[in-house]
Amino acid sequence: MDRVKTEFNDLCITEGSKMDKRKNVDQNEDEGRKFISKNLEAERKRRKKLSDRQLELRSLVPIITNMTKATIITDAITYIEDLKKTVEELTDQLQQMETTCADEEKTNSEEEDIKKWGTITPEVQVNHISGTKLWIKIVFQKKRGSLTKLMEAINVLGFDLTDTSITTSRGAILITSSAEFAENFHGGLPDADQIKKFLLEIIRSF
Amino acid sequence: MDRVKTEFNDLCITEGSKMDKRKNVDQNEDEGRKFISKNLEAERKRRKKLSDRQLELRSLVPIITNMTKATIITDAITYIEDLKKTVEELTDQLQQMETTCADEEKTNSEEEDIKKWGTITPEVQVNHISGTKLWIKIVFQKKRGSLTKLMEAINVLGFDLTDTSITTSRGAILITSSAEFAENFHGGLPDADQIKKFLLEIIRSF
DNA sequence: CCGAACACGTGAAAC
DNA sequence: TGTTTCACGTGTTCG
Repeated sequence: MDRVKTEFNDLCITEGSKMDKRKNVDQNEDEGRKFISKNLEAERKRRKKLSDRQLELRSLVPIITNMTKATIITDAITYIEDLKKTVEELTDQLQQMETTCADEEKTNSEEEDIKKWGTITPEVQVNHISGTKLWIKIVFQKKRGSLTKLMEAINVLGFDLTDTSITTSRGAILITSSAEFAENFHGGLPDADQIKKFLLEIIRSF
Repeated sequence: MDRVKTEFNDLCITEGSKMDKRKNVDQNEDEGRKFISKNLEAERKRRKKLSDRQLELRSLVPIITNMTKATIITDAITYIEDLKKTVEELTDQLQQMETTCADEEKTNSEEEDIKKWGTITPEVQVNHISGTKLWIKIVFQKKRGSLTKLMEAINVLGFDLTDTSITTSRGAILITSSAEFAENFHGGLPDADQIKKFLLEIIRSF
C-alpha cells in the first residue's frame, strides 16, 4: 500500500520568466552544478511531521472509506459530526432522566417532610368525579383500630373503595382512593362536602 | 494572517544528475521554452480540494492553537479524543441512571405481572416476628365491601395494623402489614398458622 | 539572517 | 490507455 519512496534527488533550476529572480544560484557557473536548497531537509522534516499527524488522525477515525489524504480528512470530519451528534443525544437523554428522577425524589422528600411533622393535622379531601365516583384523600394520625373504624364508616356511608392506596409512616396514615357509591344503597348520593365533613368528624373522634 | 499568494508561475526545468530522464521536454529547444506539465491543473485542483477539506476540518474544531496545517490536524485529534471521552462519561452516567431507575421499574413490572394474571389466586402469609408482632401478607380478588369485611375480621381477631401498605390494581388487592396483637384482647395469642387459615377462610368467603 | 510555513510545478507510481 | 495520488525540491514570505 505504501508508495515506493522516489529517489528523485535530481537538481532543479528555476528560470525567471522575465527578470532573473534567482538568489541561491551559483554565480560562478551557469552549467549544471550540484546545488542543494537550504531548506531541503527542513522541508523534508516538515513533510514527515505533517504525514505523521495525518496518520495519527487516521488511526483515530474508526471508519475509513479510502486511504487517500483528502478522504482521511473527510472521514475525520464525518466522524467528528457523528460524535457531536451522539453527545447531543446523550446529554438530552441524561437530562430527561435527571428531570424524571428528580420528580420522584421530590415527591419522596415531600412525603418525608410530612413524616417529620411529628403530629399530623387531620385533612380530608372529597372530589366528585363523575356519576357515582368520588376521589378521596384522607390524612390522619393513626390510633388503635382507627383504620378499621374508618373503613366501617366508609362502608356505612355506602361507598366501596376502588384503586385504593394506603400509606402509613411514623404513625401517620395517608389514604387516597377512588370511591364508588353503591347503587343498591338506600338513599340518594350525598354531597361531596357532606361526606367530607362526616369523614372529618370520624377522624377527629379517634 | 493569510499568507500572500505567491504569483510565482515561472517555469521549472528539471535536469537529471547523470542521465537525462526528462520526458515532456520540448525536443526542438534546449533553450528555456514554455512547457506545461500535463497534470498541472489537475494538481492545482487536487491541492485546492485538499486545502478546502482542511479548512472545513478546522471550522469544525472549536479550539485552535495555531493556524498552521499541522496544528490544525493536531487540534482535530485532541478534539476527537475529548469527544470520545465525553461520550464515554455520558454513557456511563446514563447507564447508572438506567440501572437505578430500572430497579424502580422492575418492581412496577412485577406488580404489572401480577396484574396481568387476570384472576388472582388468593394467598395469605402470616409470620410471627416477636412477642405480639406479626407480619401479614394478603392477596385476593377484590369484591364489593371485601376490604371492609377483612378489616372487621382482623379487628375481631384482636389485631391492629401498623405500617400497612395496601395496593389495589385491576381488581386485585395486595396487603402487607405489621400487625400487633392487642394486649387487652381476651384470650391468648393465636398461632400464626391458625390466623392464616382464618384469614384465608374469610377471603374465600367473599 | 535564519527558521518555519506554504504553494507551486513536476516526475513517478498506482489504479 | 488516462486519471489520480503522492513525494519531492524549490522560491517566497513572515516573524
